[in-house]
Amino acid sequence: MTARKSADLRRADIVEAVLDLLASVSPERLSTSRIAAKVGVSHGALFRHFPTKDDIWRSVMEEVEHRAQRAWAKASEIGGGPRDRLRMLCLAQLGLIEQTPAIPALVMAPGRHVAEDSVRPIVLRLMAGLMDRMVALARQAKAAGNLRGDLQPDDIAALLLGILQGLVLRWSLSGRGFDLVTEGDRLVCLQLRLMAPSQPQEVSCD
Amino acid sequence: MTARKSADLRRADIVEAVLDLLASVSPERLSTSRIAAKVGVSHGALFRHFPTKDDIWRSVMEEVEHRAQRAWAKASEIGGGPRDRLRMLCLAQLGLIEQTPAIPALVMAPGRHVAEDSVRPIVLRLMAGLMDRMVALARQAKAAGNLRGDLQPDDIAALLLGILQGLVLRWSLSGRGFDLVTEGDRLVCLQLRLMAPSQPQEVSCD
DNA sequence: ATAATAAGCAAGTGCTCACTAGCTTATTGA
DNA sequence: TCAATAAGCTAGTGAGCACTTGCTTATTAT
Repeated sequence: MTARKSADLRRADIVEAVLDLLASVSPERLSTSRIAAKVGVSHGALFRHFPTKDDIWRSVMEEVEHRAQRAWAKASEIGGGPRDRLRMLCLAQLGLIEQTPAIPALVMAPGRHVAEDSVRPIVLRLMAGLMDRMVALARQAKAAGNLRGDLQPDDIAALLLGILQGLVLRWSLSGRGFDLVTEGDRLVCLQLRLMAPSQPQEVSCD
Repeated sequence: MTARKSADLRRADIVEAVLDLLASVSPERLSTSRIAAKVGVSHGALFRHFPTKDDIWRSVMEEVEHRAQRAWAKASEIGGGPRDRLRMLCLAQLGLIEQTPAIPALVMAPGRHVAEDSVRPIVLRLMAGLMDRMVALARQAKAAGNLRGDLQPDDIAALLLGILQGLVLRWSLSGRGFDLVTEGDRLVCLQLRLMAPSQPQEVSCD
């Protein structure tokens, strides 16, 4: 018999529990009973706070979106040239995922999922948001002469984003068997070096 | 009442039906009833051919593995320098996925899935196999002077594989809204050009 | 031709799922 | 202090799940 909490606190608890559980259970196999057990509340009590499971998914995705916005904003505050800010944005994204491993599970949950209509649009919005930030930084970096002139900003972003996504996929499949940020920094710096203008210039990646 | 078939043919039908269905239903939500309906056979009849659903997953993964080996082998027969063979391997992988869109769903199915123990090891083996082929080609390309000398073969492969995986993820999320091979070829060629030795040399990507 | 076998069917079994109904009890504001 | 309200509980409901049972019928080998 847990201590009673206000509905707001309980809702936050539930969202937190879902994010925790998604580190080890796939979204499609995460049942409301397991969520209730994790929160420490009866199964029925869950539905006093969220009318349907879909509403839980919606709140979870809102929380994920907030965390992402926070991580990206923090990375952009660090300052430095656009090239460094691009690197920091990549690292911020990997750091976010390392701290919230539910994210890849939510993003990759494929096909027609019950919650598909709640989760998918926010996933797309998130990815588009990250892409936009990367394209903007790529454009600035190119203008500043930090990146080769023959590269389109969206291609720069597509290559970097792909490298991040591929790395996260391998990290998830490997059971998170390596340090995501460390390995990511290595690859991102390598890629930024490849995209540097042809006259070799020092790279601040170490 | 479908015409009777031999067990071997029926098993092949079932595997085929699963691959078809996985283009639109996630692996965790694909029920044996839906498979039976797609095959055109009663639900119970399925279990005459496969003792458990896990056995279906195993056969499906074997089929996927055969298709991948075939696609990769075919790409390596084309010939050309190691650099071109690396490009062709990437395109073969994308072509395979375009023809069998079940593959990303199977690879990305996260977390503890019922069939996890049947599917996961083969997914890992497949990815490791592709990685090995890419690393070997990268090593050859580097030795032939087609790629920068300061790049490690595994890093070359990791970058390229990441670009492929990121692209496939975006393709899946977008509802397969663009041509995977066309866009992939563009990005792969771009990346190969970035990894070319510093003295600019012609690239056979068009 | 016919017995043996192989492929199929309808109708279940017990389980888990998301969600509900109806009651109980802790907190709170007048 | 004590009703009103908000948060909780137990015990369901029907639907869908993987899988089984017992019977039927098509194919095939003698």
